[in-house]
Amino acid sequence: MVGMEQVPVAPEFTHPAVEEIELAAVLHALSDPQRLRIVRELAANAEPLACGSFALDVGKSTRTHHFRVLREAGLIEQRRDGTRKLSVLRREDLDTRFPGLLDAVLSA
Amino acid sequence: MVGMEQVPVAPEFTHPAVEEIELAAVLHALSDPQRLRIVRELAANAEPLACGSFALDVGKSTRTHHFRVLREAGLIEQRRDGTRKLSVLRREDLDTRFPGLLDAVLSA
DNA sequence: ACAGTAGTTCGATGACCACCGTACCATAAG
DNA sequence: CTTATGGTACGGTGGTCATCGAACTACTGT
Repeated sequence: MVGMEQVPVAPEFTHPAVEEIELAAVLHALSDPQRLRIVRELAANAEPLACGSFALDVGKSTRTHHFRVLREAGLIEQRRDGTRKLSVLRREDLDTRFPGLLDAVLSA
Repeated sequence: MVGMEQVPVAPEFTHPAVEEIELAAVLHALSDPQRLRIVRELAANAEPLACGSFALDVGKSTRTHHFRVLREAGLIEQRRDGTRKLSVLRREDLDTRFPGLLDAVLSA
């Protein structure tokens, strides 16, 4: 039974609303090499990825830290899946709020 | 006319070459409110502006600091003019290196 | 129940950063 | 030369940040 996990509310985590995403926070989040790598890898894979499936040069706790920064800046959305935590890039939200920004960063 | 500025003219200041401009440095430079204001104001005025002619909430030395960060990140070009120091946005260089990035940030 | 896996929390540390004030330097104007 | 202006250099301060390791939680599968 893996059925009834459909509670759409109960965000569980702090995800800023689209209109609350701040430019400075986004730029700061992207100005770190590890986080930039995460974002790039998420952009390359349309599927949600588990936090642990990234090639990062940092320990577990630091990894958690980076994912939180990305989430609170509004760059990614995180969702629990069993023992893992899946992340997806908030592409549309970002494109809505700051058109062209993500594309420019990704293609750089 | 962006031809030949590699000469003995005493660089005077550290201006990274176009291909040396780093994304992380640019993003970090832009992630500060005061610096973002400077960049926006420079983008609005095509003419070079003196460092002192900006409405910033910080003291002189801090101002100098921000302009150095922007210059070393490759965002602005600075030139002496008498007692003043004029700054211009390196629009073309930025557009060459990271197409669309500056526009996206400015229109945000 | 038990062990394994995935991620979090906590405290600490060293680095960096934004900011200030004062003193200093360089050019321009009287 | 002297003074005023515009900016830099220095030293310091408090705050934030990236990083770690160790202990902890939560879920899975046996």
